[in-house]
Amino acid sequence: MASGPRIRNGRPTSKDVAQEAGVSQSTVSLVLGGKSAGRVSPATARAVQEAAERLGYRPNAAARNLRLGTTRTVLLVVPTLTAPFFGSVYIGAARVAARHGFGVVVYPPDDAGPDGGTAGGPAGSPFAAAHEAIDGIIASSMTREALRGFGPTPVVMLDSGPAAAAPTVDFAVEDGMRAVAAHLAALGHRRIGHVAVALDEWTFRARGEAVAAAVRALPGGRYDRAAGAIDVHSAREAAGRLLDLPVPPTALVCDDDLMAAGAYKAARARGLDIPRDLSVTGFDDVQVAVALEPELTTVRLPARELGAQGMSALLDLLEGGRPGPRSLPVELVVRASTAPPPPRV
Amino acid sequence: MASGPRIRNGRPTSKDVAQEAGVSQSTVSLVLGGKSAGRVSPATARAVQEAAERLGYRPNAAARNLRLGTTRTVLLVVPTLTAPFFGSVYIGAARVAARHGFGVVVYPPDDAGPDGGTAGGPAGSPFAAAHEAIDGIIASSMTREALRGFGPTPVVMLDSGPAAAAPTVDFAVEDGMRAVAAHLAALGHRRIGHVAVALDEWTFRARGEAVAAAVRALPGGRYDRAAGAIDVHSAREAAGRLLDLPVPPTALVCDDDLMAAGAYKAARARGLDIPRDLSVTGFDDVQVAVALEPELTTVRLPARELGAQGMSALLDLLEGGRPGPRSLPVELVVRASTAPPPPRV
DNA sequence: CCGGGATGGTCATACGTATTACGTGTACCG
DNA sequence: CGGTACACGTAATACGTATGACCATCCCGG
Repeated sequence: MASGPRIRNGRPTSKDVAQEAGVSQSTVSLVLGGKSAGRVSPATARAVQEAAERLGYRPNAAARNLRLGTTRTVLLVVPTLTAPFFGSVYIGAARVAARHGFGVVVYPPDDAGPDGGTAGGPAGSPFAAAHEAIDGIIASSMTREALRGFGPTPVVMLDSGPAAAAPTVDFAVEDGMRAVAAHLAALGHRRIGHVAVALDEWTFRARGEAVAAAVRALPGGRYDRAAGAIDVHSAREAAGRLLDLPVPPTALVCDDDLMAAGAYKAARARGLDIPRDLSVTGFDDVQVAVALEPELTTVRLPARELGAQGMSALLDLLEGGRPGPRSLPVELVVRASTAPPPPRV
Repeated sequence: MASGPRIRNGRPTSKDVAQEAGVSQSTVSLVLGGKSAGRVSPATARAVQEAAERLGYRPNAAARNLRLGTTRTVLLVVPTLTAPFFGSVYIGAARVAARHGFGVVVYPPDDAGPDGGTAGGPAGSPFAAAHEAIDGIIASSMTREALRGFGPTPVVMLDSGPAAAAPTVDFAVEDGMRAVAAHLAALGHRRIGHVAVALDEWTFRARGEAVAAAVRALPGGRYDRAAGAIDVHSAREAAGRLLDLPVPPTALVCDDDLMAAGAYKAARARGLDIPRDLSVTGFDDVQVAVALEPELTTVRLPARELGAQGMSALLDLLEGGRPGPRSLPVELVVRASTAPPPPRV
């Protein structure tokens, strides 16, 4: 029955630290909260610090959150975690968050549902039950209506278009597609096919409209389109439909790097060499772009920056600001998958 | 000054619901907690439900966690989120968790650090400060020592080998490598190179030892090894070193699909056709395996199942059980990147 | 007519923290 | 020497929930 620091549930509390240091709990809280300027003598402060260190004290997050009414945690909603792109978005957001003492939890609605589907959105999911403690939300593209049920929580939307009813951070995807079209046009291409993503999201609509307009504006320009899922096999089918047209395109613009991989396959299956017989472009510049052979000409989206700017806008919002819409520049990365079209026979 | 439901911070509390329903706060808690069997009349229960619905009541997570001393949340630690593999692990874990009313937050130490590095591990990071509220941890490979500072929190380790000081769930990676070696041997290969991951982790050590032993056991078998990072360019260099040996291997076994992509590049740069002149195998079976041309023969790791089993073991642990080590079978997936070696000249 | 289960509900409290308001003693100044 | 400002701490409280201990009826058998 020796005294020793009494530890209840495995973790010491601020009261235990107080007892160990011979002060009151309030003093512990003041010192460890950094509010001890002029209120606590340096000697006492150090004693508290040492006691806390000795006991391995870590403040109880639940109690702190309850007291403060804030969690310093934001939720990042992404359509999936199996796409490396969204991992990068997370990194960008998490770094900015960490710099401000915030944490980021990530929630992929399509992935986490117990039945494998969208599972009714976050509101009804056990996830929400466990993580109601959230100060704000960063919602990535393709999840606009999945946010119902979160109530008045502050939200920033990523890559969802300037018309969204919340502060937004977008990529300048139209610029990217215009750059692709200009690049292909400069090489001499006129018949350009578009392997599009069959989702009704701003970012894909914008890509499609930009490339269609740019191609049609070319003298003799011809735009054809086939849509599919963000998936190698689906893209292969879509690209195949374009290549089997009576007058097939000499270049395929893809909405995603993974779809470009499908286009490669469709081309190879028809005996076409890239880039000699067919030029192909991607979008995103994820790792697969350089894994392909030949390496893919694509549009680099600054995914980390998207997350970082999203977090930064959300911090603005949480502090009562009204962050305006932001647009991030994108960059055409020319590699080996584009070349002049074959001479007409 | 009309009454109406008084709402303080934007969100109603159980007290507000109580007032709205004309009962006490305890009753609200009983009803909404499902503990009203025999204690509350059906009529009252329904009145409470309706009041809660009307006010859009959602229980305050911080208060609940504080009261219960549990968060029904576990932490999944992964080395990175930019690898699709770990996204799948997350999915597996999250589904099992959801089925038991748990949430999963994910923490990639290498990614989240404010300075881009490992940033001193979770203990010192703001992440930890925000998310001390965790009942347990699932730690993926390559993060063993990063867990210091979490104290006595229950931990399950993934793919970290049977010697780990915690319950584990591993892949039978040795089986996978033995299957690869047997497949190549059956095709006639004897000189087999290994493009290895230069990390001192159980999973990679085990892969290396298994393939080395299997190759050396072949009559006339010869094992060569070059190590690099999990990265296309680094793997390309490593594979190049093997292909430039005086007696180069006729097959390259890679520790990772992405490294196989690098091996493809090294081969093409030397005018070697896959699989005619050189066979290549991968590991993991992520999306890039089928994006490559030819499609990659590889070992499929059930990543979702890893997460699911990890979560399930952790749930056991949290309920006081002592889950034994589990090993998950892996599967050789033969595609188009392997063939008999070229005839000796 | 009363003891005593059910039945249906409330009171009070504790979880661990942050903070406001309130003492103390000491030193300094007029 | 009296007052007071200051330096240093502490007591008390509230955040919102869950739950064990209590309490009021009502009904029924003896």
